Amino acid sequence: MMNIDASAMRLLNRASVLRYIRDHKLTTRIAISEATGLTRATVSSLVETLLEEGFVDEVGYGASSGGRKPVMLRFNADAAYSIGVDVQISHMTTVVCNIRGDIAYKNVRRLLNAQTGQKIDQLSLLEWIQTEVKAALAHVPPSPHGITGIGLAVPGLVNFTTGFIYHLPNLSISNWGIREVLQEQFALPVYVDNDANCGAFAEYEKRNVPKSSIIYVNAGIGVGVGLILNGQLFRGRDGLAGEFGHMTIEENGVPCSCGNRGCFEQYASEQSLMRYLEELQIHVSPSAEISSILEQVIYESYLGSEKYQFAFERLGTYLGIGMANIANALNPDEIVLGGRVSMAYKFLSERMISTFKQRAISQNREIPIVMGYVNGVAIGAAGIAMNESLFASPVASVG
Amino acid sequence: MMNIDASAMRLLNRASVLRYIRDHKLTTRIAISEATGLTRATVSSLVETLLEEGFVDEVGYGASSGGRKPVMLRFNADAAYSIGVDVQISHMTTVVCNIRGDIAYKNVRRLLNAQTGQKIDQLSLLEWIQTEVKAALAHVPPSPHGITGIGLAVPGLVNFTTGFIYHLPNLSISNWGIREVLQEQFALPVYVDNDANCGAFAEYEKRNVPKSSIIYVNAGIGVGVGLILNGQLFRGRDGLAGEFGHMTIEENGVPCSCGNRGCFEQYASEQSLMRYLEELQIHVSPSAEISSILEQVIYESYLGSEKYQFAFERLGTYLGIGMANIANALNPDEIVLGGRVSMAYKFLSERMISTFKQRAISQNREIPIVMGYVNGVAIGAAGIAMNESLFASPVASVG
DNA sequence: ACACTTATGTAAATGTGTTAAACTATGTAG
DNA sequence: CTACATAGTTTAACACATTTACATAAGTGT
Repeated sequence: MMNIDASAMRLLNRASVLRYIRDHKLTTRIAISEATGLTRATVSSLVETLLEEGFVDEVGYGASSGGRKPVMLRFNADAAYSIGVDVQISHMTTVVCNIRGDIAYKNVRRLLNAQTGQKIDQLSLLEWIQTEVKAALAHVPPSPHGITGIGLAVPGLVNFTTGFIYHLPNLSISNWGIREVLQEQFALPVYVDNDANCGAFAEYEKRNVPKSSIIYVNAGIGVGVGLILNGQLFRGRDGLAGEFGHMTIEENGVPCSCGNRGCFEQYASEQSLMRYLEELQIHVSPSAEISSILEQVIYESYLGSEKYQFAFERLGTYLGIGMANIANALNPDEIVLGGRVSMAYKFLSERMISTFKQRAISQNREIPIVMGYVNGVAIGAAGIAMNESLFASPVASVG
Repeated sequence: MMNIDASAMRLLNRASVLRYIRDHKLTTRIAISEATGLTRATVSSLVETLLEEGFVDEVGYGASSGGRKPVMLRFNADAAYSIGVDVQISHMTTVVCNIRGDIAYKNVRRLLNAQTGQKIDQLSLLEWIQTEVKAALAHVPPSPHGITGIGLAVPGLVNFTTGFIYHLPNLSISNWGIREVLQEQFALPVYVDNDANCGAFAEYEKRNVPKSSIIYVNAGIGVGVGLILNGQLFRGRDGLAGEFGHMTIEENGVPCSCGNRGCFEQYASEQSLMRYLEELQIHVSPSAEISSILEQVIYESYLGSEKYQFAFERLGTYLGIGMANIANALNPDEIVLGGRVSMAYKFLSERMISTFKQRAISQNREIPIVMGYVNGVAIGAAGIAMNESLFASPVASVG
């Protein structure tokens, strides 16, 4: 509950103007004034500030409608960059993004030893993150504001405010204060968040519908969900919101590692795909590690193998059930399927959507279900860092 | 995306100060200044305004800690009143509340004909609402601001912004623009909202933890859920959020009127209690209408009848499953059980809470589950009207 | 008594958006 | 080509709110 003074007021109005320019390819001071309700004088003043800051460019004149030609204004998406790192079990993706989330540099590195199936340990992971960030920093294009921050997406439980990692189940890492280490080394603000949250943020930014609610279903080894509600990431009491993966969808169903039975995650994850394959008595090479079996099954499905496709249809059915539950619960504007499982979108989407329409209450049946952007999680991590550094409101609870 | 000018700024800071005073029994200008970050001069100025408006009183001097005695300030909860109407199938409750939600007047009227089981029709309902509101208006105590608005809680689908009722399934009412009628007749702002939302709002206001997240599970004939997320009612795309009642908890479970199978509502509502009684071969008088069977079973349970208690235990089990799902989904600060079913709290809470602890992921197991306040829905309806009329932010998205 | 501390009020300075008018650039009509 | 109308931009006076600095009030401790 912070107070507002004159400078906070100007920052808020400046943000209003900047948002408007960002959301319109080309615009004029007059248009901004009409849209925001600010007077033309104020808009001129704020635009001047933004021009000086480099966030906005004047790009020639527009067509006249019977008078002086307007000066066209354009958002300079390249005024600043941020780095996003998406750490997964099998690999990590590092990107450099501009303000709009366009990728200027990208690198993917494998973390899992494909032969031995050996996972990376905590120290080696830190070293790889440091190496990758260094490489990314070397590829940041010159810009007025340079690099504003580093966002780190991890598959597990994090306290976003403190940047402390509680637990990454699939990496066997717990209680890790990685933020301080990176922050000190790179002298940049570092933000650590759950991967599903990052994915959700990226989708929200791309769609760019103010105050909308977007659900990002990150289906991989497990299922995590990122929630954008009324245009804001909802993290819950302990930053734990979105654990829809442990929602019971079958009272006496398959036992789950969380102690419960019939969790969504046991029916709609990469792990559950393995179970379906077993149940269908489909043999998969036991030497290959989990993450590549999915890709193998996708490959087989592309070749037209019906029995593999059948496994994906089961997965799609359960994704549909879970998404219907989520839609009924939150009545969002859109649901996005992300994570490794979304690679099989082609083979599971039909069943997923038909089940969704069958299970959701009638008013929710038309909520669009789409596939997530490639590299969404890494882009979102960069976006969160950008957002916190550049657009974070001076006033708590002011969007 | 509205702009902020000087007067909006003052309103926001005024709201900050008022909230602080409201949330502390007795306080001083200095304490407000330190808590809000506003300078002492500004606080003095804002407090003066609030004194003039009657929202705050000076009540003598506090103890000195080595200097001038501070003037003690107290929130005047009786500076304004609002009316709340809770329309249920069987009865309606009308209350007059002060700003804090204390009841100054209350009246309950039966709507359902106990003999015939005949439900009330739309026109009669309107007439009753008008009669009840008139009676309430006559009982409003004198105050600086008088009556600020009327809140109407209904069991069904509403567009809060327009006040248009889409559908009240258990009253067989659809597409009803009741807001305009009442607004014109009483020349007061009228707000129409879903009953679960009103219940959630009342619980949030009573607990009064800023930015907290509270889930109100309204279990009656059906199950509706009201969501307070980060201190704000979350309504979703179409005002439909909170339909956890139609969350699948059993893939091939009991068919539901929504077209789905295994909906939560089919296992944790008053209706499902009837089914449990049947399954347990417990005979209940077929002439009595639904709403009184619940009360009858509660009565029998109080007498110590184990078989009736067993039915409640089943209900409790499923409430626990559903609440675990909700807790995992949203990681709230608290879960509240409201609605008619909560009358049986004594008989179902133990099983409900143990099931919850068993099903929720470990970090969510300690989330408190409590029983809702009596008359919570009506108080919440009044509270929403009060809030919209007095505290609604001049700037979109500012809490 | 005196110095110090705490609480509150007052007046000038500063910063912001608004309003209204002046200014600039451009197009259209005669 | 000139006069006029239109659209966009800038400037100056003004209103409002917060801050800063100082003054005042009223207690405590030595």
